[in-house]
Amino acid sequence: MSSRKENIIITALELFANEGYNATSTSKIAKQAEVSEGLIFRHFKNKQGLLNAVIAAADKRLKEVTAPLFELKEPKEIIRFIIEMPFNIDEDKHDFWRMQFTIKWEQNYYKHDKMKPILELLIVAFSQLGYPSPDKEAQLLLNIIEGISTDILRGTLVDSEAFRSFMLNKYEL
Amino acid sequence: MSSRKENIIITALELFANEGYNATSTSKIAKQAEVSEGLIFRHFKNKQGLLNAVIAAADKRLKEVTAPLFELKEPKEIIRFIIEMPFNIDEDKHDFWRMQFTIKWEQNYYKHDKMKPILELLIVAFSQLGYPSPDKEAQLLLNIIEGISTDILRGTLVDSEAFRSFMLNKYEL
DNA sequence: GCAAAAAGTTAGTAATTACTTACTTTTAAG
DNA sequence: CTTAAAAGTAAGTAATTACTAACTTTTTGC
Repeated sequence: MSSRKENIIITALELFANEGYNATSTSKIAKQAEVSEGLIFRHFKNKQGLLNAVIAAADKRLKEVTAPLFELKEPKEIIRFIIEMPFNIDEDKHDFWRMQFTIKWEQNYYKHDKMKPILELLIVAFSQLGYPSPDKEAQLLLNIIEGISTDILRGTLVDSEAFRSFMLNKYEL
Repeated sequence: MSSRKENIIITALELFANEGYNATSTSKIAKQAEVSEGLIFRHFKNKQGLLNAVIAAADKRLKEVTAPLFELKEPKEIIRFIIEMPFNIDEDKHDFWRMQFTIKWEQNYYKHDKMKPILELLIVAFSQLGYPSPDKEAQLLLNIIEGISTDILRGTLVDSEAFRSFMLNKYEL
């Protein structure tokens, strides 16, 4: 992939994440990426095509981040990994994560499928630990993780470290 | 408030909720509300003014919905009320709720303050029940409620009734 | 019943939008 | 080296945007 094409995607990710898809014009993306506006349409056909490319790039990154999770064998390790995920988000990757939520509501973009393998891993983990409703437990934990991620991305989680240990304690980790 | 002014707010709420603020043009609102576009600007000065009015109307409604909560004395009743809230959302009020989330990400509109009285009520409730970290418990439960609301509004919560009793069971209700 | 204020419409405006077309430059393979 | 494809630009386009100004109608207080 050419450096300009990649640059358009990176710039679009940043703008989509912080200002939303509809509020971000193609001319603004072009200016900030320092390319001609026409190049966006040469590479991605239209604005929606650019969004698709941005989402695809983000999905790839999501897979990379969660890859180590699927190497874990111990159920407690799996649960710990998932609980700690939102607390381990790098500051410089906030754009990427924030876009997941911005796009989710602006477009009708369901991350359901993407989370399914993680959900299933959690169900097995809770099952092995003898929880009475492992599927509900898994769903609940993913809900919690999403909520915590939201708070962290918006800076509304006051004492991050205390909440992290509270959560680990909840699941006896 | 004149019927036309109210109609603009109701229509804007519906469109903002389902398509987002930026994707909804004032001409579209005017057409659907069957008023002239100029009337929107007469009443609300500009598009942002209309959004403010829509949010204010939504906040009023939120207060009405949560009012009974502040009459409750028993801590278990308070927790039960809050857990059951997302499951009791009327189908015809989905627009109103969906907008809370759409706007939250599109604008920088924090519902933090609005939830504060509920959070404090929960802290007292968990405290009375002898939970070791009542403030964290309260924060966690609000996170969970937000997640469940999201799932219900998007129709991704499969077995709603089963999850409701699972949640009540979690909190020994 | 009358005058002023409020509520309403119509027909504009300049700016911005996503996108196209016609063109030039760069890259890469034989 | 040649040449064709890919990558890039510049200058447009029609449509849409939020908003306004000038005007008419309706409501309301005295």
